[in-house]
Amino acid sequence: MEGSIPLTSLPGGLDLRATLESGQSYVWERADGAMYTGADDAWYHTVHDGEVIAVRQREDELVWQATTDADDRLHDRLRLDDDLPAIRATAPDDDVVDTAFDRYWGLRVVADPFFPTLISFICSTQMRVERIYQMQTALREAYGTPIEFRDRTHHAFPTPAALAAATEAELRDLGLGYRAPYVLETARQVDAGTVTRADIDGRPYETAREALTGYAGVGQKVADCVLLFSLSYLEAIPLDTWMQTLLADYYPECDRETYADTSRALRATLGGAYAGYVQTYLFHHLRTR
DNA sequence: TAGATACCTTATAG
DNA sequence: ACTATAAGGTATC
Repeated sequence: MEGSIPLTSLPGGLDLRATLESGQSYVWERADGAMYTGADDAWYHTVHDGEVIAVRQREDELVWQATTDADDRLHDRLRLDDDLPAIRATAPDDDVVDTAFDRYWGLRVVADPFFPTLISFICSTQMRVERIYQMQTALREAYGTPIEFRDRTHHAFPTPAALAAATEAELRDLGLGYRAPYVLETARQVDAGTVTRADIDGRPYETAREALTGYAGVGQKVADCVLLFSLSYLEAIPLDTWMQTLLADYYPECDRETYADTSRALRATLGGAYAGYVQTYLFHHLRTR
């Protein structure tokens, strides 16, 4: 099937490229492989619940081709119903925030599937964005179910059971390094139901963050990434090295002794309920300037 | 509880 | 060519 979604009526429109190449999502693959260097209207594809979805932005429409009707899925996954002007209105009106929003206006926080997001951010520690993509691609090709679509083989992200059946040596061979045992253990925890979505979803933000740290290789920062980019906790602000730089340069008064306290202070400064949205714009802006 | 350190691997700077 | 350093941190002591 194929179709298109008009973007003119969306509050704030869409910048698909900024959305998918800002280091928040590792489940979409750019078809031409030209991340950061190619054109703005590339095709991106993913496998979602066994269905292949390909999307491309053409001026004021989002064009898609898929093995199923992808309209609703794209609205959900790309948060097309978020009111960007309303979200921006909650952010501080200062130079760095204004510049970030102006530069990538139309960037939307994604709502990626849980397990791939969990694994990709366990892999993200001490790693550059470009290499995180490589690791996820390697995992998909090694353990994911292949699906043919339009003369191309796509790979679903591995199921928890499939990853749990891997060996640490295999994962190290894919370049995961010290993350290999974390990925393996977390896959086993998910597969066995040791920590479940019920322990996380719907809980208050900081409770959910604490629950996520029950997975191997998941500390507070990675937990915040999963909450923000998969579980729609839009107030979550992953405090990484870029946010530490931001803190020092622009909001030194928010610096505290612990992660939790700094998080609360910066969250308040960035506007509260949508602080994670603001963080995503800031992260992409800081990392690409 | 706070602080220090090891950890895989790769790319980049010097 | 080589070495040091850093990359969206976490676990452990």
